[in-house]
Amino acid sequence: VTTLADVARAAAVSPSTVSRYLSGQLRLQPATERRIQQAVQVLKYIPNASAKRLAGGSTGVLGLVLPDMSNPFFASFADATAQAALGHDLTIMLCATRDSRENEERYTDLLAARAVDGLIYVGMHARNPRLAQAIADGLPVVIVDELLEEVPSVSTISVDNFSGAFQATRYLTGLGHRCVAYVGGPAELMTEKERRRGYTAALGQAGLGQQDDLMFSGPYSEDTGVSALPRILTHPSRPTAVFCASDYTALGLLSAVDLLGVTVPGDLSVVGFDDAQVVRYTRPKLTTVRQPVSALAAGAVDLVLERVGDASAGPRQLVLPVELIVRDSAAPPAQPPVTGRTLE
Amino acid sequence: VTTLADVARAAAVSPSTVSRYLSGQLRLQPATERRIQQAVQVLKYIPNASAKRLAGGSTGVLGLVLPDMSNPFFASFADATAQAALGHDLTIMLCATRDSRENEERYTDLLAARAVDGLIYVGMHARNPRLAQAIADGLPVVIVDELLEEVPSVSTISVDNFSGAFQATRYLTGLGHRCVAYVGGPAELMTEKERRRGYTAALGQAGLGQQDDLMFSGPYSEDTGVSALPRILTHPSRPTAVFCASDYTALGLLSAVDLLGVTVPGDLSVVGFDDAQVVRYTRPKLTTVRQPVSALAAGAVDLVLERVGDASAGPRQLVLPVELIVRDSAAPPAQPPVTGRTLE
DNA sequence: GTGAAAGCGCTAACAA
DNA sequence: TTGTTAGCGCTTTCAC
Repeated sequence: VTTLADVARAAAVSPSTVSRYLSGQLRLQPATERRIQQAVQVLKYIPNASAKRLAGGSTGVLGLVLPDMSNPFFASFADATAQAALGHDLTIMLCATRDSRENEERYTDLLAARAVDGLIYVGMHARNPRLAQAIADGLPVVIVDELLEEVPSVSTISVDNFSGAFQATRYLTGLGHRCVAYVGGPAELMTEKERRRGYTAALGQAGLGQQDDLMFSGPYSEDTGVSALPRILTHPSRPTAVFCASDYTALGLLSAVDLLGVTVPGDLSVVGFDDAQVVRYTRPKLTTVRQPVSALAAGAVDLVLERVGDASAGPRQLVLPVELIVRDSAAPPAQPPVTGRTLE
Repeated sequence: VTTLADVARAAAVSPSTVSRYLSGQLRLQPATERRIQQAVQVLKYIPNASAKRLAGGSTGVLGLVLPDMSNPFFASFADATAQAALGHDLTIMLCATRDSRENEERYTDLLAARAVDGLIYVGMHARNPRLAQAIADGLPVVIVDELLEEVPSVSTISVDNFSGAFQATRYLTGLGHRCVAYVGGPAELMTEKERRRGYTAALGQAGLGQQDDLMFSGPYSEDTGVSALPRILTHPSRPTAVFCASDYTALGLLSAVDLLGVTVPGDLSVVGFDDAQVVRYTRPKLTTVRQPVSALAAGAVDLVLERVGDASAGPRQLVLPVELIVRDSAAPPAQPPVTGRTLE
């Protein structure tokens, strides 16, 4: 294995010259330059990353902590993050916790060991004491789609969940729906809170009251949608539409409609949230709120780097706009609404 | 930031004692032990990963190279790999190439810099010269779902693609289908070759000839399925079933059937390959060949580690069995087949 | 059982 | 411009 010293020897210069030349902070005489290039070529020199890290202080690695890669939203976020990071010559260390306390701790240990230059936390509450410690020690962290009240001085980036939910719900009320159900996510997540707030606000603006027993929640998974459907359909208010705070719950819900003998959007309109790749191929194609995943990931990477570069940089909070993508899963209600029916 | 030396000083022992104690290769007197533990606690000592790597030689990181995380199969493979790696106290460095030559090279550079202990290559041809160099230099590599003729001495692991395709196709012919179309993947991939071979073999066993113009190919993506469908339906042989070598093409195909006025499985039976999470929620639920993703990932990790531990260990080839999962997308053909019809 | 000392391969003052 | 010299924090012979 070739080292810097070998190259230096072969090129008859000092190691530091090679080091600085290779890192581009040195312009030297053509002759010397050629000799070094030759040596690198011939000896097939590849700088040792570990040594670089120890000496240089930075690792060139960003940690990406997320609950679960089998959720396509996180998967595409991870993809986008890796892509954005590569643009800065950084790589991603994947930390999928699967919501297991043990996994989380193992990863936190590894991460706290200065194995990464910064951390991107997504889709989960970072109520980790060791993480808090690491942050206090100066580890740059950015939280995606969550607000951390407990941990100050952390940058955050998220989409405008409130607005997205508002747009989706208003779209449904605008279509003439007077009773719109809601299927959300885990109560502790900020995304859930904001989306629910947006839903409620849109209902209020349309002069419709919310009904607590028309609002369901569970993990952002297909099963949540599957199990919510029968309860929606048998509800006395007879909702004609449902806003799902995740494409995956919408997908689950859609998969169950046949069994219950209803058609979408004929009997029930459905709007999702995320614009996952797959919902372009469901039947009917899902109307949904698009999250700008690439921008979210790129923004997250930029925010960490901002603090990697300048430890004294203050934390920032970014909110990205979302967009309603109209497809085929929502339509006006079949029968004209009867006044007062939602209150019957 | 606390270092080993700080701990040693606080515990009034030498750095080497602390080092060996912490790495578990030393049993020392209760009193000393307590002092060290105290010091670690109080000083919040966390060993520096970079230093460990430089001195110890191993990085604790496995590189995972795949084309694209937005393909759910790769995503869940990545998830499973991270999980398996964590079990060995290893983390995963994510390298999503997006089939871009440039990305691949960037990653290869990073990887060749001994930034990882080993490499898991999945879903793509590793025809990378620098990679070949790294392998020659002793970097342990395992290829998932591909056979590398060019690169010897590399371990491989894959599912039994031939058998899976064979089972799927035989299931269809067993149902009474006399004309079964095939929608496959990129011709250069081993998975495609093997699945096509399995399909052909099953057709042969059923006494049915293959028809080249009934075999389609393209990326393992939804669009491939979407565009194959009309060509299948208008084919003179009037296929009553189709085997898709990927769930995603099957999904695309399924999404297009309404437009073309056919029903599944009434008019057309469909079988996929992968058993992606999402196909449990399509309508109809997809009958498909299940890939044992967790076992595949765990096996891949084990294979790399085998060679990390013992550089002289010979390469191994593992093949995992697959299983046909019968759901609702395939049924006997509507009309009894007419003899000779497939040749008309 | 414990310690001293020599690196691992690189970067970055500081000189020259 | 280029070279010299210390380390970065840890592991690991090798003595004691």
